[in-house]
Amino acid sequence: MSANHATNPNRKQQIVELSADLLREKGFSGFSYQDLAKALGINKASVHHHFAQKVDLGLALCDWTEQWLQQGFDHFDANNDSALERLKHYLATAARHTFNEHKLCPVSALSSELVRLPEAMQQRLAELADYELNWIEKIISDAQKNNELNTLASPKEMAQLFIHSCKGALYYGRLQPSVAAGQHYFQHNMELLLNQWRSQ
Amino acid sequence: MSANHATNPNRKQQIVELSADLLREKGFSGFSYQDLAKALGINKASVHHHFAQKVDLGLALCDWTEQWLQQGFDHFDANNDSALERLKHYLATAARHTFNEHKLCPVSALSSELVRLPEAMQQRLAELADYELNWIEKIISDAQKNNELNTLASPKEMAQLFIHSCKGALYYGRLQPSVAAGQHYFQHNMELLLNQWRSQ
DNA sequence: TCAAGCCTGCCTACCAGTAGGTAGGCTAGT
DNA sequence: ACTAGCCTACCTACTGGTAGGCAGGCTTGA
Repeated sequence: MSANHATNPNRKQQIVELSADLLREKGFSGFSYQDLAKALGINKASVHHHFAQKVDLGLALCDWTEQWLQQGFDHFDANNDSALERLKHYLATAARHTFNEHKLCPVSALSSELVRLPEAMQQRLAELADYELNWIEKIISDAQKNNELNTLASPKEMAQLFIHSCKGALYYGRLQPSVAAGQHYFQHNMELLLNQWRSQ
Repeated sequence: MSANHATNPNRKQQIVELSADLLREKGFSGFSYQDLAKALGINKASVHHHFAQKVDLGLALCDWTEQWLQQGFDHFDANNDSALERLKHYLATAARHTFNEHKLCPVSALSSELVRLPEAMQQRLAELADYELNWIEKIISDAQKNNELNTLASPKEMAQLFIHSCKGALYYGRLQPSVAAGQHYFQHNMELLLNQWRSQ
């Protein structure tokens, strides 16, 4: 077996996972097949063998993102925490992801270059955003039922406000002069929002 | 004077303004010197003559953005509207800009590709974000003084929440299946936020 | 008044590097 | 024998950027 012909049956998955990292670090147009090939020690054409066009890889990344979200949500739902605690877990994870791992949420990363994305990906992205929103909505609905949050607005409305604030705070937190400042900025802002929504 | 040597003393400004359009449509890495040259009917090297490196153009775009914000704010402040009305003017302009003209706010456009931006631009961008935030803060402070908004949080805190929600709602509005749906999504969400803040 | 020198705007022609993508062939395991 | 994985070698288009030159207006000094 010659060294440069070692096969790898998991290559496809490997490519997707590496792409997912790069997507969250630099955006979809921020990495190339060359980058992938170099990092994996294979040829650019070999990447094309697995994903003929970049849009194919992009759609695979959408699938990956859906699974990634699902796993995250399942994890938050697993412990029998209160709804509010689950929401806070979500926020803590987002903060860690952003400020410690220096990654964007894949949904945000794709949204930010929406107009430059192939049509098929735009479609999938809207579904992903909806998927995330629905989970938040469900949590907020639970929180209202348990009297953890007030009912000044519907769960759907509050979920939208929540996610806008969250993603916005992450963006603006990244602009802060230091990681610590960004983290504090984010935490403070989200606490503020939740405090306004707490049942008194 | 030969036809292909017609000079244009306003070229530099022209380049900046065209770039500003392209920035808001496709992001900073979404347009090239070639694009600019083609649109202006000049040579790529001529663009380099005015802005030797792209970072120079980028910094000029930051300056442009500051002026653009300033002019907008001055305009909102000019009429003697109430603070709340000025805030709503801001929102209406943002909505028009996003959903009718299909443009991003330049601050958002740059923020979304923060990590890929030259250091100098990141610095300037943080200043721009702060500049925008400060205007909102001032308006909210006025609104509180006039008893148009409640005082559950400080003007700065509310300004941050406001801008996160606004930019977030614009991003998610863009994902809606139609322009009209996006517009409605945005309006509905921002009304909701302001209603929660209204003095009763 | 007229010429020299300079500046601005613009040009052609080029560079190295990278983008996404393709054709065709080798190899190892089933 | 077939296929999955990977290769070399190539393509076109485009990226930001550079070298060097030309036209014409402005300024300055003889």
